[in-house]
Amino acid sequence: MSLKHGLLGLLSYGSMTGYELNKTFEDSLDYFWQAKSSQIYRELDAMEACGWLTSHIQLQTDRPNRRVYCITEAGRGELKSWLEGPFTPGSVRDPFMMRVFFGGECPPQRTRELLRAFAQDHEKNLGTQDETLDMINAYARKVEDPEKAVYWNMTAEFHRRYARMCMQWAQDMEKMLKNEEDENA
Amino acid sequence: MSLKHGLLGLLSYGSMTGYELNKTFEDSLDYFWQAKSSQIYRELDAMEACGWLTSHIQLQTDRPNRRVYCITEAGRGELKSWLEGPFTPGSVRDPFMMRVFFGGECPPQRTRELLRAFAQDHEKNLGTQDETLDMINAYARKVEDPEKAVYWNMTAEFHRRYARMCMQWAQDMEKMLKNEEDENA
DNA sequence: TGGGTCATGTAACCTGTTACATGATTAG
DNA sequence: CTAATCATGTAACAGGTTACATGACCCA
Repeated sequence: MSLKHGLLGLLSYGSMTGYELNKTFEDSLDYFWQAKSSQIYRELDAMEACGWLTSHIQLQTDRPNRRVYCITEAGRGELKSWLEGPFTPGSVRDPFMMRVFFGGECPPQRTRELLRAFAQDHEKNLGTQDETLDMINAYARKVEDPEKAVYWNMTAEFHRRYARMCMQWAQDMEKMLKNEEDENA
Repeated sequence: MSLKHGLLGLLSYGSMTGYELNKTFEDSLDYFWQAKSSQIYRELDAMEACGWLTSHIQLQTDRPNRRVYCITEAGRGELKSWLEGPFTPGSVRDPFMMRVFFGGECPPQRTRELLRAFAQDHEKNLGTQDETLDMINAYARKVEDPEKAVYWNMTAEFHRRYARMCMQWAQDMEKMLKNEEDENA
C-alpha cells in the first residue's frame, strides 16, 4: 500500500492534480519508490472511493481542465496511522545482483564489464547530488514548515551513501576478478 | 522476467523439484530477489510451455511424488542471452524510506524509534554473515565447478556492505535528530 | 500428540508496466 | 516547425501476495 501512502503524504503538503503529483513524485519519492502516472490515476480513484480524498474539476480555457485532489480528515488519519505503525524490514530487489550471482555461467570479462557499468551508473547518481539538494531547498521554501526538509535530506543522504557504497563495491569486485584472472593466466 | 531467469540459473546447476527450487532460492537469491512458492510453480508452468524446461514425475511410495524440472538447450540459451544482455540500472524500493521522508508529519521521537529498529534489523543481518559463508561453501562442494562460489561471495559481500552502510546511516541520522531536538529544547 | 519437513498446487486479489489515445499552448 | 509541457486517462498484460487445501512421515 505504499504508493497510496506516498500520495497521501504529498497531498498533506497541499492539494494537487494527478499530473502535479506525478511530477512531485519524480522529484522526491522516486529515489526509493517508483510510480507511473497511469497507476497514480488509478490509485487516486481508489483512494477517493475510500474517502481519503475528494476531488473537484477546475475549469480552464487555455489549457485542459484540472482535477484537483484534496486530502480529507480520514486521509490524514490513515497517513498518520501508517507513519506510526510498526517497523517492517524491507529488502533489496535488483536483477543486477542476480546476474552477478550467475556470473560463473558466462565469461568473467562480461561480469567485469557489468560491474564497471554499475559503478558508472552510481557515479552518475552521485553527480546529481547537488541538484537534489537544490530541489529540496526549493520545495522547502514552498511548504509552510521548513523543518520537513530535515527528513527529506535524510533520505537524500541515504541515497548518497548507497551510491558511494555501490561504486566502491563494484570497483573492489572488479579488481578482485582481475587478480583472479591474472593468477590463472 | 527476473524470477524466470533466477530459476533457469538454479536449474543450470542441476535438475530440481519446485520445492527444492523454493528452498534453494531462499538460501541464495532471496537476498536480492524474493519469491513465494506459489509464484514459482506458476512460473515453472509458463517456462515449460515456452520450452525452456521439461519435467517428469518421479513416483515415490513413502513421500509425495516429485515433479522434477530439467533445463533444456533453449533454456540455457535464454539464460545466456539474459546474462549477456545490456546493463540496466536498478533502483531502491523501500517503504521505510518513504516513512522517513514524511517524518515531519509525526513526532520526531517516532522517527528516532524507526531508525533504531532499522539499524537493529541490519545489525541482525550482519550477524548471520558467517552462516551465509558456510552456506556458500556447502553449496560449492555440491556443484561441479567451485569457481562459481567467487560470484556468490561477491553478492554476499554486497549484502554485508549494504547492511553496514544502513546501520551507520541510521545511527548518524538518529544522533542528528537528537541534537536538533536538544537545541530546540 | 503436536510441530516440522516433504510436496504439490489453485484462486482471488493487488500492484506495477506498457502501450495507446487526444489535443492545445508555448518556447526555441 | 518541432519538441516539450500541460492534462487526463483506459485497456491489456505481467508479476507478486495472501489464503487455502491436502496428506503422510518423522522426531521430540
